[in-house]
Amino acid sequence: MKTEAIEDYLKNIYLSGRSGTKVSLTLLAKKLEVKPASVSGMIKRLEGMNLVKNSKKTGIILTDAGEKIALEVIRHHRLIESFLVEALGVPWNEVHEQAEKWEHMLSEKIEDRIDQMLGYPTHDPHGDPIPKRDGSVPETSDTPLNTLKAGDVGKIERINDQNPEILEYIGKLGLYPQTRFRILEVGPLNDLISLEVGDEKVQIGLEVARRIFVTVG
Amino acid sequence: MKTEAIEDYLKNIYLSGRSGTKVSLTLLAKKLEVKPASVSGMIKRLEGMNLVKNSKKTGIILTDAGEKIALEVIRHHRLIESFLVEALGVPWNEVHEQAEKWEHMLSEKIEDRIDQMLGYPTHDPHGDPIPKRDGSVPETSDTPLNTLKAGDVGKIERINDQNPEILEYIGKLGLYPQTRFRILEVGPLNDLISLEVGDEKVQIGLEVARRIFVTVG
DNA sequence: AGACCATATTAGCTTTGCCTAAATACTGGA
DNA sequence: TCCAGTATTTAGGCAAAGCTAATATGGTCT
Repeated sequence: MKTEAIEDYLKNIYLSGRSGTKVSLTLLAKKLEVKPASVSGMIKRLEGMNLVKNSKKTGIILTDAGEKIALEVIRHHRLIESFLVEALGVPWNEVHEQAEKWEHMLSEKIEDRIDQMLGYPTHDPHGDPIPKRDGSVPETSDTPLNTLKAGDVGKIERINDQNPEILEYIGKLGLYPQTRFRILEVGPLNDLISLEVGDEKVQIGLEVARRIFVTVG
Repeated sequence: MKTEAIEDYLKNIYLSGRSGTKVSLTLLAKKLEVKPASVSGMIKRLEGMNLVKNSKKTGIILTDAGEKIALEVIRHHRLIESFLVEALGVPWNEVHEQAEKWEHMLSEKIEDRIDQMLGYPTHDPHGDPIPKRDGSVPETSDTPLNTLKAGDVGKIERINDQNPEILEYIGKLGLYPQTRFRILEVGPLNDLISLEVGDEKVQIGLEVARRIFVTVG
C-alpha cells in the first residue's frame, strides 16, 4: 500500500515543490536518480491512489493525502537526524544518509520518544523545520546569505545541502544554524563574501552563500 | 546482492541452528512466516550464492560467508536494541520490533559510534550476546531456570523471547538479566517455581521458566 | 514551414520475493 | 509392506520497481 518508493517519491515532490518550482517528471527523475520513464509509470500509479495530481500547467502536485504522507516522512527524517546528533554525537554532516534509510521505518512509539527526549524540537541540526504530527510546519527563513550587503548583521537559520563534504566544510568555518554574524564586505561581482563570526573572520564564495539561509537583524 | 530478505533468512538460519536443532525448510518457513515453497526457492538461491548448504542429513547450514552476514545482522540488531534502551529509555520489551527493521540499514560509522557510546557492550538488554566485528560471539548461558532445584542460587543471564507482552510480564516480576535470585521451592510436577529476588518472593510457571537462562552459583 | 531539442509516454523486459496448486519423496506405524 | 501424513520441490502467477528503446508532443529557432 505505502511502500518505501512511494514515500520517497512523495517526499521529493514536496521538497522540490517548496521553492515554488514546477515539478516535472525529468526533475523528479534527477532527484530520485531514476529514469524518466520509471517516474512516468510511478506518477500514474500515485495518481490512481489519489496522492498526486499531474497536469501540464501545474506540474506534479501533491493532494492533501499525498502531502500528509510526505510530511510524515520528512518529520521522521529530521527527528532521526536530530536524535543522532544529540544522543550519539554524530557529526551533523554524517546523519543525513542514515536518516534517509531509517525514515521509512520509524514506529510511532519511538518517534514520540525521540520527540519528547529532544524536547519537541522545531528544527533539525541543519536548521530545517521539523513538521509536527498535525501537519503544520514551523517557520523557516528563505533569505539566502548572498543577498545581504556589507554591514548587515543576522543569524544563520539553515544550511540547504546534504552533501557531507560541503557540510563539513561549512561546519569548519563555524557556520552552524543559530550562529550570529556580520557582513564585512561583499565582492564587486557578488562572488565573495567576508563575514565576522564570533571573533573570526571568514570568507565564503557565492555557491556556498546560496545554500545558507539567514534572518537579518 | 544482499537484500533484506536474504539477511533475514541467514539470521533465522543462524538463530534456529544455535540450539542444535536441524534446520528444515518448514521450520524456517514458520519462523519467517512465509510458505515452505517460498523458502525452498530462496534456499536454492542462497546455495547458488554459496551462503548456505542444504542436505538431508545436516539440514540447512550456513557457510562461513553466510554466517558472517548473519552475525553482522544480529550484531546490528542487538546494538540497536541496546542503544534504544540506553539512549532513549525505551522499555526493553518495545525495542525488538524497531531493531528488526533498522538492523538491515545501519551504516558502519553509526554502528561504531553506538558501540563506542555504549562502552562496547557484550550483551543486549535481553542478555543476548552481541557478536563482535571479528565474528566472535561472547559467552552465554544455556541453563534454563526450570532445571534448578530448591536452594539453588544464581543470576539471570538472558530472557529468550521477544514477545513484548511476555517481556513486560517478566520485567514486572523484576526478572531482568544480571538479577540474582534464590530458588525457594519447586512444585512436585516442576510446573511452578518460587524464587526470592531481592526482598520479593515471586512465582513463575514452567513456560516462563523455560525462557529464562541463568548461571548457577 | 521545417528541423531540432527537450519532455513525456508507451511497450516490453528483468529481478525480487512472495503466492497457490499440484506433484513427488520420505517416514513412521499398523 | 503399504498407507497416511509430513516435507520438499516444481510450475506458474503476481506485484513492485526498475530498465531500454521507440514514439509522441511541443515548443523554438531559422
